[in-house]
Order: sequence, then C-alpha cells, then structure tokens
Amino acid sequence: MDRVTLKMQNKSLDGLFQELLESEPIFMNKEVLRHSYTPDSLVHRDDQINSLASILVSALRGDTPSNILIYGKTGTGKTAVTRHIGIELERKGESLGTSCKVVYLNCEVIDTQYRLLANLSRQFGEDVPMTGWPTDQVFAKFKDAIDSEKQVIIIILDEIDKLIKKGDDVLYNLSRINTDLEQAKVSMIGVSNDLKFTEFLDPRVKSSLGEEEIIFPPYDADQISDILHERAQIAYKEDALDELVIPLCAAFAAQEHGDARRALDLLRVAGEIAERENKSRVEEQHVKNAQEKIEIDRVVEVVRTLPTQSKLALYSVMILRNNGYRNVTTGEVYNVYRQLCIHVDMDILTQRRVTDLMSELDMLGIVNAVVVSKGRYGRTKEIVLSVPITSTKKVLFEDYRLKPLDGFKPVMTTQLHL
DNA sequence: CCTCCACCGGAACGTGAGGAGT
DNA sequence: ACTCCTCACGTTCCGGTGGAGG
Repeated sequence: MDRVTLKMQNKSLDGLFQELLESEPIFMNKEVLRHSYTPDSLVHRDDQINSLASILVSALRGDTPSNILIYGKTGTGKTAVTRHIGIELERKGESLGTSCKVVYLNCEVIDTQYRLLANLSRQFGEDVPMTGWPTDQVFAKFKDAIDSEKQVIIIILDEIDKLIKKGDDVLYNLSRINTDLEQAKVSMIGVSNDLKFTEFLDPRVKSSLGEEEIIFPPYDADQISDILHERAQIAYKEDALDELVIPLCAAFAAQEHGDARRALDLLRVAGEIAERENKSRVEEQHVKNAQEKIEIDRVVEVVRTLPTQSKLALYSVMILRNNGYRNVTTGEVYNVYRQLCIHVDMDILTQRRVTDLMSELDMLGIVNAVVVSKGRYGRTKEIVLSVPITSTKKVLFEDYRLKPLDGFKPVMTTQLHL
C-alpha cells in the first residue's frame, strides 16, 4: 500500500520535470542579453569605433597612442566598444608580430591605488600580495614587469570617475610612467559616465589623460530597435517574439535616456516572464510586466539602502497618502515625521534638513516634489509619491527601527482641503 | 496694486568618524 | 600615538518669493 503511493508520487514528480523539459523554451541563448556579453559587431557606433581605432593604430606601429577619455551615459556602448576594440587590437598585433597588450580594469571594483597597481602587476605575472607592501614598491615592480620587453600596453580604466574620488595619485603616476620606461610603452583609456568628472582632476592629469576625447551619445529608439533585433536573433527562437515586443522595449528604453542596457534587460526579463507563464511567445503584455518588475526591483533596492531618517520622511508621505492626501506639503510631512520620530525614539531633524531629504528622494525618483505657490496659503513643495505603496511599505518595515510604527496612527492637524 | 503666508534654499558653521602623514 | 585634514551629515540664521485675497 505504502509502496504504491510512493511509486505514484515518484511518477508524478518525474512527470513534472518531464513536462518542464518538454515545454519548449523560448530562449536559445539567453547569455547574449546579459551586460557581460560582448557582441561581435556593434551597430550604430561606427563613428566611435573609427575614431578609437584611428587613435590606437599607432600601437601596432610600436608607438604610444594618445591617452583617451571616453564619455557617455550608461548603456551607450562605451564598455562594449572599448573591449571589442581591445580584443581586435591584440589579435591584430599578434598577427603582425608587434606585442600589444590590452588590460581592462573596472575601477568600481578595484577602487584604491594599491589594488589597482597590484592588479596590474599580477596581470603581468608578478606575484604581489593583496596587502602589505608599500605602494611605491608595487609600482616599481609593475614597471619592471612590463619593461622587460618591447611592448605597447593599453590600460582601460572603466568607471574611472570612481577612482578619482579616492585621490588621483595613481592617474598622475601612471600618466607619466613612460618617462621611466626603456622598452615598454603605456597608454590609458579612461571610461566615464560623468561628463564633468575632469573638473576634480589635477590639471596635469587632466591634460595628459584627455589628449583625445570621444563622446558616446545616447541611442534613439530606432537604433535601440536595431540592436535588439540583432541580439534577439541569437537569443530567442525563431518566431518567439511578437512583432510589437522589440519596438516597445526600444520605446521604454529611449525614454530612459537611450539606455541600451535597459532595453536588453527588458527584452530578457520579458522573455523570462513569458517562459514562467508557459507561453511559447513573448507578447506586448510581458514587456509591460517586465518594465514594471525592473522598476520595482530598482525602487526596492534604493529604499532598502536609504538612511533611517529618509525612511521616516518617506513613510510620512506614505501615511498622508493613505489618509487621502494625494499631494502633500512639506509642513504636513514634517508634522507627521516628528510624531514618527518620537514614536520610534529617534532624533528629530529640523524642517530645513527634512526639506533636503525630500529633495534627495525626489532625485532618486521615489517621490516627485515641485515648488508651488498657493498664494495666500504660502509657498511650498508639493510632494507626490511615485512608487507603489504596498511593496515599498514592506521594504521599509524590513528595517527593525521602523517596526514599532506598524499600525501607528499619527494625528493629522491640518484640514484636508481639496 | 499691495500684502503676507508658509515655506524655499543659500551660506556659514558645528560635530564626529575615518584616513593620511609623521 | 599624535595631529591634521577631509567629508558627510545637521543646525542656525535669514533673505527671498509666487500669487490668492484684500
């Protein structure tokens, strides 16, 4: 008797996997939709590729190419183009017999002078410990390592703006490394999505690093469409996409300052949603759901990492919203905020400070704050919540300090006038 | 046309944490 | 171990202001 039921369960479990396996997946190769993937051909970036290549050819002749600064917002193909050219350059150098080496470093991960140098040295076969050595010794080691043979080295520093914040000594040192080298030659490519980051730079570094500048403009909707079409051919099975899917992804991403990365995310997530629903085709609705999901993920992440005071301010807006206020003024928010602070036993910040917190939340896209004049009734910021209440509230209450607020009802003093 | 509300937002300053230099 | 410096976060002070209502 027992054995029979067991057998039946096994069978149904087996059937479950079988079913999942047989349900035809929509994807052929999902990897090409991820950011880490470097495509073989890059559409709509011919100008940038050409100028980059024309600067870097001198490396193949054994000369030092000019240092380059590359600007562009997220998802404009900076990293993809740079890496792509790097690979091509190395390949070409190999076939020509000139030694060209391209090193790619992401400064977001490698964010101190020491780590950067240690990482570089290790790329050239030197054994440098993670920590412990004086920085100049690592620098010397690195110089020795590369100067052992005649070669041109190109260092790509992605997200270079992250490095600046920790002081630009490395950049200064690196930019004048060539004077100490006998055989090897070093050139740098800085990649940044902050157009103004050179303002904080030592002028000497600035002029040396920015010998050449290349700007990556955002894509428009049509260009994003082309990019998506190209990738979709590899990523998805034939006929798996409704014809409206790609234009819709492109349109959403174009609103987001032409971010191709966002577009690819949309395309991938839409597919994943369709797959989960056991559909064999990605439809318009899946893209809309994907847009929503990505947005919610973003908000959740931002809210989670907010300082407690900001969380309290945000929660005040949400409480007012729940009590029928569609848009609230700073005064009302502050009034509620104060009660919340008392209830959870936290310091009460001044109204001036809370104004700034609201502005920050505005910048983060969590609320929408506009200064309006209500004539006789003063001049104030009107604050509208621009995130879904329930999911945001859930995230807020993950913070143990806000726990006591669950179910707490602050007193509303101002009258609700519509 | 003037008033005056209810806040905006700039400036200067205070404080404590954390890093660099010595 | 010590000072010095920077930086983020907050406060205090205060001049400034768009427009409904008189």
